[in-house]
Amino acid sequence: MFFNLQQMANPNYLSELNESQRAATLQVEGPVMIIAGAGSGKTRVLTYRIAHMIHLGLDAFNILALTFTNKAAREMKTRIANIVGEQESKNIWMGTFHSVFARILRSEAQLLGYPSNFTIYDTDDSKSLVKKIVKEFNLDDKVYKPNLILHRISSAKNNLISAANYAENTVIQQEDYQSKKPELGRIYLAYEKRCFQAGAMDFDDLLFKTNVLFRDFTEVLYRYQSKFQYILVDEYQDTNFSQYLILKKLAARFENICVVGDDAQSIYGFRGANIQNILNFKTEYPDVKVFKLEQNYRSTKNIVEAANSIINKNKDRIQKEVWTDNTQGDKLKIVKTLSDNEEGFEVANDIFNVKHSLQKNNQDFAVLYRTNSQSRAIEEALRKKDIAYRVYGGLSFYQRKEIKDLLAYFRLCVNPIDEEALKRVINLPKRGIGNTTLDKITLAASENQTSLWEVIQNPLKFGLKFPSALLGKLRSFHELIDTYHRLSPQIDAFQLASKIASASGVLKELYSDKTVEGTARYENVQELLNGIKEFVENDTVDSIIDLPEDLTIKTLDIFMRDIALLTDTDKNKNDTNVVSLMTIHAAKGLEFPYVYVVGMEENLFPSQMSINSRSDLEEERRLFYVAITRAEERVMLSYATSRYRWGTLTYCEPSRFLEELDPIYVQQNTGTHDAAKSFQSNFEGFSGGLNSNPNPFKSNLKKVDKTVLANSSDSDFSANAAIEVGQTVLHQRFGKGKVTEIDGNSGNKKATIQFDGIGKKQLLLKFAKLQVL
DNA sequence: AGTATCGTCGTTTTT
DNA sequence: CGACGATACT
Repeated sequence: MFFNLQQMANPNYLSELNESQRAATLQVEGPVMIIAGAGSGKTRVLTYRIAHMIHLGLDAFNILALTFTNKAAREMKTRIANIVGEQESKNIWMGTFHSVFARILRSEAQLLGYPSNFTIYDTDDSKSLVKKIVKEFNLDDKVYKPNLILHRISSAKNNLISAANYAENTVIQQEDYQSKKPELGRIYLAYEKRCFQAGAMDFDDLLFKTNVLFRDFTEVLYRYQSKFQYILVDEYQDTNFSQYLILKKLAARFENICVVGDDAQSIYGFRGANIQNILNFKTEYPDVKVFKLEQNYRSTKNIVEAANSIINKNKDRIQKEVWTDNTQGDKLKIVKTLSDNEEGFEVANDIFNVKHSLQKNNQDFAVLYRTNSQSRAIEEALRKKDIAYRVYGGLSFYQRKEIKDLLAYFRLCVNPIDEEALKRVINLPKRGIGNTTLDKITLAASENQTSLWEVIQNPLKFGLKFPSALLGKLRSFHELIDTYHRLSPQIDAFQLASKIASASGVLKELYSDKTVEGTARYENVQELLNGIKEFVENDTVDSIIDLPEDLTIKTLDIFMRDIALLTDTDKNKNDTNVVSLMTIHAAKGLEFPYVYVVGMEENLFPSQMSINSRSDLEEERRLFYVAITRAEERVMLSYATSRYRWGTLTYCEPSRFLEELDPIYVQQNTGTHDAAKSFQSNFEGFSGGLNSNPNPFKSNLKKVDKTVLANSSDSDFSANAAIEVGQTVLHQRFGKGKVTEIDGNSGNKKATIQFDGIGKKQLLLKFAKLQVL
């Protein structure tokens, strides 16, 4: 379009940036570090910077942009497409570290001895494999706990210590010996070998093997160095050593590397993220240009400054001063409750009140917590108030049993040597191939250094004397998988998936289960199949999965490539107007007008595991910083004095973080079951309650916040009681309207009003400021 | 081989 | 509390 060309010739987007944002955008060449405070327009800079590069005439094929989540990648891609057009933007390599390097590994897999359609083991697969190995080694699984072993292997991989290195390293041997786990090296070796034999990589392998690839095949490294002449990395503070080294190698030739991050928001240390990467970037590239984005466009002054008062308690940080031009806003409210259920009640109540008095949507609210298990009490309370919500994270769609079962079939058809997939489905639905049989097969496979699949193909060859009935069963299972395995390159993903679903008997079994859960499971499977259908039919422009350029038929193989890297958050859901419930980790990068942070208690937040080391505690504090800075308008922090944990009642102390907040930005409240109490009507709290509840913190209630008082002015309450259907009324925001309906009982009367030029609104008479005309 | 029941253990946070 | 594994029984 002509208009587009005009826009491209004269990019006006630069005028939408402030000075430091623009400077960072224009600095295209050389190493660049952008330290971006919370809400400072980081994504905007990244997007415009890439758009600008393309305007300058750089080839999109030479740009690599790495993000932290698939969602972030997708959003950025759309935004860039809006500026430079899709023709250009689609050629940019953009995605998470894991997805981008999985893609590269697939095309170079043969060099490492892997099939290009290798499976990606998720955490459950890895855990199950570790358990199996511990068992085979006859070790005590009380000592060799799968989670612990996995964590140990994971950190080894993230620090580029291979199984062989690990096993022969005397320092590590000492360490493991002292922690009474001398066999860890052997387990790691076995784990590594089994993954390889199953044609599988775990999450950490995707990065580890990329490093191996670049280390051992310099011509490959050279090729990708030449391709990715410009590299951009988002959320750099959350990268680990393995990722750091990949970047270092890739960027070595041109050194056009731009990292964006905020050391104050580094919250993935537990996963191996190394905050030193960002702290040391300057030393790494001495001629780096550093830009600081310090103006916050998201939150009120109270929120920004309260957050600053927290993060200033940390020692390890890059000096910067986040500030805002926004209004002062309301103080952060702290609410004390007696139990987790009451906490939920208070939160739901407050949401209800704000929603109706300020005419807000559900999607304006978020409830954030430290651990997923905390969502339950909140959910219950929201349900009682009839407030629509959605829990993010937790059990994702792809982690449900029925979905994993079917996916395991798909995995097996794509890659029959996938051991975890095979184990999962060989007796599902029941085929009379039980554990004893499987154990024998596993033993034979490991004795002969081959896959379970090989053994099943011809048990006799491996000396297994099974009764003929069993042989028949194995034979037909083998044939089932083999048929579809051979069919898989020829037909599209949906056709194949449907065939497998019915031929395997999975669909039938679920269909015959008429319980409520059974129907739900059946529907989930249908949803998965629909998703595959969509994948086949769509143009996949906005697909998360990058398709090979020379694609003629969308096979199941292609669909399965990145499925293990998808999380629930990446799935588009259509219920948009809902309150969001999620962990603080999951909330990173998001923003909401009203934010509730629940469970502000010692041993919960900060977590029990973190209070013994300064660096862990600092990470928790950064997490708290992230939580507060999600909010645009208001923050409510709550804690309970008792809560159920592991089914038993425990007593809790308020979190130290509450005390660390500078009291000028905070106001205390104790929870009561008073429906009128909310962000608006804080002032009720002043007259009541306080004396009876000794306050654990310095309170600063003398100053009365003007905004709060203004909002809670309720001079019109009595007038509203008289409102009737048919009357014409005036609302301060929506203007003139006609009352079409009234329902609810005296205290909670709700009026449906048709406003001129705005449409129908439902208002609670208790809160709406209406004037009868 | 499959199922029912009881005991165990654990909890951060996630690509 | 709830998931999972080991045990014992059909």
